[in-house]
Amino acid sequence: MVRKKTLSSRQKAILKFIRSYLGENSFPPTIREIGAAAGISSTSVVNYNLKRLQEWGYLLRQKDVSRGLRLAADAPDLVPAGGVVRVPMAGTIAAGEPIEIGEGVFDEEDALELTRDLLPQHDNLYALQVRGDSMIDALVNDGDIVIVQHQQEARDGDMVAAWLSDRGETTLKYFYRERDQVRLQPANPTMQPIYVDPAVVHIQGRVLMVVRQLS
Amino acid sequence: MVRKKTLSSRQKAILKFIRSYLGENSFPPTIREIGAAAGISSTSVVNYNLKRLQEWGYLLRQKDVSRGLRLAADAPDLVPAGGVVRVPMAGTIAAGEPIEIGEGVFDEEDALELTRDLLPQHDNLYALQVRGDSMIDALVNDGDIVIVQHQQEARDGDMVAAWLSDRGETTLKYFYRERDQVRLQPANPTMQPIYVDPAVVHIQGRVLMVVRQLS
DNA sequence: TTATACACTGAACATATGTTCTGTGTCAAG
DNA sequence: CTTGACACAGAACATATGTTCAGTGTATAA
Repeated sequence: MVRKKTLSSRQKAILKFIRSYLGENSFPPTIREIGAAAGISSTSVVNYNLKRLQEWGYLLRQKDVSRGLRLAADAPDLVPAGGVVRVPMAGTIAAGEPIEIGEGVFDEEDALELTRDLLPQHDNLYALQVRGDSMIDALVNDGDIVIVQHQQEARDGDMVAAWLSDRGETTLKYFYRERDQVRLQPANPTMQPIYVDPAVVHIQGRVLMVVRQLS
Repeated sequence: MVRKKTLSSRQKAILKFIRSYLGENSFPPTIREIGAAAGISSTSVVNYNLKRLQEWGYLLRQKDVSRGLRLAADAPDLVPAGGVVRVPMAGTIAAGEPIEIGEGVFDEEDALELTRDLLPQHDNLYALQVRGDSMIDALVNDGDIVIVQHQQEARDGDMVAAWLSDRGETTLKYFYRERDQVRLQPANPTMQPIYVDPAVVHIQGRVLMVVRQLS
């Protein structure tokens, strides 16, 4: 993406205003609101500067649409800044029980909202709250939330949520196939991996993110 | 907040559409766009239903403002859904060096955007990326991001980022005053706390959140 | 049977909002 | 000195958008 290096002070003021307006209102300002905030008396000049900012990749506009602008993000696929994805809270995850995920299991009203650029994938996501200390080998604490993408296959290096039927437990570990075994590697580098029979490993999802909210 | 329990199917369709529209466009739809999506031919009926949803606390509207609606969140202070706070990336945090935070130290362009309801506070925040394995006693991994609120005082129970001048290290631990000592309690419950002279503890900030992005 | 509440309809209207037009001023390059 | 690019200004205009109006239909309660 080509970006002009030196923005005028007006252009900086415009971008700053748009960001703060979005934070307060969760929708973008109008041309006139931008003008008022940036000390520009003419809608034509606001339009001119927005056109420049759009050309240089700082924002995106939709023609003939009220409030039809959004800030560009530096994500490779230009996911718009301020766009969020809702990740439904699907319950809890604890060592001694398998995760139950399925249609209708979780309440779409109770969801975690995350800005899209925090996540590499946006489909088939759900959030699980950790119960107990059993996940600390994954550096995941009681009460943490893990964002999981529902899938039943894993690739080497994926952090997975897996149900081990021989042990009767759910675990979060890095997954590697090795010959006729599966190596499950804790995130904590001071801890040893476990080796299990592939038949007992039931992949429930791939972990994309961990969120810990304190106090 | 008083909420009507049973929404009509039209009202559910309206809310669902608004959410998905916000996700795709990062600004809300118009009355007519809602009508088109929900199969309502009359702007008056859309307006009527939005009025009901507003009365029941599902969304907020601004009068005579284009796209002047936003979804309600269940946060105690009714922080609007989709509103985000920008947390500037202020560099890294590693054991062997104090955090350097100050005006202008960090680049406001490089920021983490989080939905406001994830954070109890929204001022004086910055984000630090963890370098090294030294924070695993806080269940924080190399590469994780910690959201810190800049403050130099701590209350018992706060998770703090503290520089210990006698040890020459930065640590993340729960802070407790005890008689003439400070107890710093690791997040990992299987690990022992450390007791230090209050004079060597330099509080750099309170940790509000940890974010781990995988792959 | 009547009254009331709720949901809906199409149309009209008022205002919000974005775009375009015609110009001026400044600065740097030729 | 002239030219061209850039930034700006006020006004006009067109369309987008939200609100209101005068009604209809249905269901329930009295």
